Amino acid sequence: MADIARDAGVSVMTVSYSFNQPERVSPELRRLVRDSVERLGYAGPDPAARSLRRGRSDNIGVVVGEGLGYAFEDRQSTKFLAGVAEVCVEHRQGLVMIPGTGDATDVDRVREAAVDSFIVWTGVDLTLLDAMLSTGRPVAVQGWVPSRRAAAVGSSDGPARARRGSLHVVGVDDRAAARAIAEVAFAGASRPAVLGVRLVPSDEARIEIGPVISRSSQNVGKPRLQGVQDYCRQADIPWRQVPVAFLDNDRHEAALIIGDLFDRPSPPDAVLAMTDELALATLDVLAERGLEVPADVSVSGWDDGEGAEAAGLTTIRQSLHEQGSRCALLVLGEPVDPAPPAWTLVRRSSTR
Amino acid sequence: MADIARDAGVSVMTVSYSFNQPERVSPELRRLVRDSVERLGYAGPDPAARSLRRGRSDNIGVVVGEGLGYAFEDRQSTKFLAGVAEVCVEHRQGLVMIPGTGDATDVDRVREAAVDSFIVWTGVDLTLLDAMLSTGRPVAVQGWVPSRRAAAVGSSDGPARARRGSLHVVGVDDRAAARAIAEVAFAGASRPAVLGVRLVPSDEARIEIGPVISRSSQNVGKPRLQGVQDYCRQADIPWRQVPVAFLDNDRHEAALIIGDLFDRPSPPDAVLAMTDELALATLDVLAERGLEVPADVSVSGWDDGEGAEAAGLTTIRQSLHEQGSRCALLVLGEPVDPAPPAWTLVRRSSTR
DNA sequence: CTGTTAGCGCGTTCAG
DNA sequence: CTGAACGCGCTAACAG
Repeated sequence: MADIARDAGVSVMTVSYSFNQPERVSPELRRLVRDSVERLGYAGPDPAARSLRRGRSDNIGVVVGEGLGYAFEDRQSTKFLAGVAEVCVEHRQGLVMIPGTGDATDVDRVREAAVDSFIVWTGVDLTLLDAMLSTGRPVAVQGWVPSRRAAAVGSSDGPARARRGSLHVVGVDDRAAARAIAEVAFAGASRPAVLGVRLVPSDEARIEIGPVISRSSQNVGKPRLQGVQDYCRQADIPWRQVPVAFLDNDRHEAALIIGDLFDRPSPPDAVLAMTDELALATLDVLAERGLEVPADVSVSGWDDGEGAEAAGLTTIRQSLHEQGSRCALLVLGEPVDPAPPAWTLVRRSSTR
Repeated sequence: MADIARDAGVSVMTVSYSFNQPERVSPELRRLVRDSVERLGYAGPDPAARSLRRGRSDNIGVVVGEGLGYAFEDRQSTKFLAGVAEVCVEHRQGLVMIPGTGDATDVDRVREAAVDSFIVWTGVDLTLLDAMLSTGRPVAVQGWVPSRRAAAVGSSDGPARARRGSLHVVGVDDRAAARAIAEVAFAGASRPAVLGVRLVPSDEARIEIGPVISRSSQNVGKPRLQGVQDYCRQADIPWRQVPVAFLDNDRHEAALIIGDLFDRPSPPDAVLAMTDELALATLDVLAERGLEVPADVSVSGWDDGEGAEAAGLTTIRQSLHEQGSRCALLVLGEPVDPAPPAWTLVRRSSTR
């Protein structure tokens, strides 16, 4: 830029102004500057220097927990990202993808990202969240937060863990939604069952009967399980007898365990799955055994993702697009609709 | 960082080294530094200052021509991005999404992006490409380049347009692929037709008979049309009688024009579509009219995208994931397989 | 409307 | 192995 200034015979600031506040510079000088810029092939203010000086980068970082490949392949994920992207474009913000691989290098990537704020899409642990907050930048998390401890913003356990960034959590009221779908899925059922996703990779897929929810490591699942429990209590279904399976969210893998569930002495006559994938796995198992849906067994899913409509699945729909936009607005400090994001119970033919 | 140094009683450089080359600092000092870092809640070297000093940002920018929403919703696009992302993670590079909205602000966004290189996914015009190259950073374009002029790297039309970045183009041999699929799609046909995508929005969707390819504005389509023409020549099909329609890539919109095509005196008995979407539109039209595929009319698509398999569409498949990775490797200066990306002819039931 | 001054936070250099 | 000086390229704040 100094070169331009010299070449055009003006001060450096005049050049800077011609880029950033052209109206402050007289037309003649502006032309002079533009000519020099063209002649010397100057590509405009260096973004790094500008960020350093301005103290901001006009970039929003999106931390994706399960690897970038997943982020781009998964339907839910791309909807969320599209929502974020929309706001980014409107507010002239760049969008920086920050992959979470699950190992210790994640913290480095977060620290090294030249962004003004973070949006967390999925699967982030407490360490990583700490790393983000400790940069003093705003953070918005979709869905849920690893533990109650982290949710207590401002509370610090010693100066070492001073969290200076603001933390926003964006997500639907899972508990209420679970209560609502349980009401539909379990209507008229006498032997309901629940299918959850296991999150801790070291765990074995397993079936528990009437688990104590507070001890569950299922962060996403917890409020949902509570919602189901709420309904059971209200409908006089003894929770202690409800089998809950924690499975991999994979249609084929899950089908095996679900088969076990139906091999038990009193097979379920209603299955509430925490994901569409698990619900579809259930439908596979039932079709194979010649059981009618919903006559013999009613089934519900969650997400209203791909294939849910075709399978006639009763499910919960939430606008991830909206939540993406909301996260972006929050970290930008823009006002957002104070009401929590909406969910809808989509009733189809898989329930009575 | 100066604060840390003061607090720890060491020089600033000792702190810097503890972050970047810990082995250069004695263990005791390293501990001292770490303690101060913890105590003061220092979040590590500022990324902007680091980029400025180092002269690189360790970020790859991906320019997405059709808006970010599209980038995340479109299947092809997400595969490509996943390929880019894979390499980014391996090489500790950040991934910055740069949306192209089609207006003049695109150039600004490109100039303002703190990235070391650009990857262009789709729909970029010459101006934008110029903007990228003029930053002196490497650029990799998927598919094709707006014009021959731009492809001539290093050639400059005056200092004003000095292009200093290297330009890589990654794409399959469209012409060869087109020749191959024409052979299958047009086998035994006497009245073949071609469906292309119109790219210039101002154009009307239209049907031309045996168009002069060199005059076509269809950059993507050109090599493909040439490939079809190659086959026609070889199979003694008079190109001058082949109808070529340029349509919007939209199943419903396109169906109308395709209907027109079949209303002509001599309706096609083979349709080669440049996208699966257009092929599916053709199938819709044929189903409506009670025509058998492939008995009455054979149909081929392009991309092997969503729905192609279900529809039994003969089509061309290319690994966009691979091409994404390849683009990333190219801009990073890593060696790549010198053979051009592979394509496959997928034969299904829509052709004879 | 334009020029001057004074750093932004870091890493490279070179001398201890 | 450590420290001191310098400047990366730009812009906020002020003066003229």
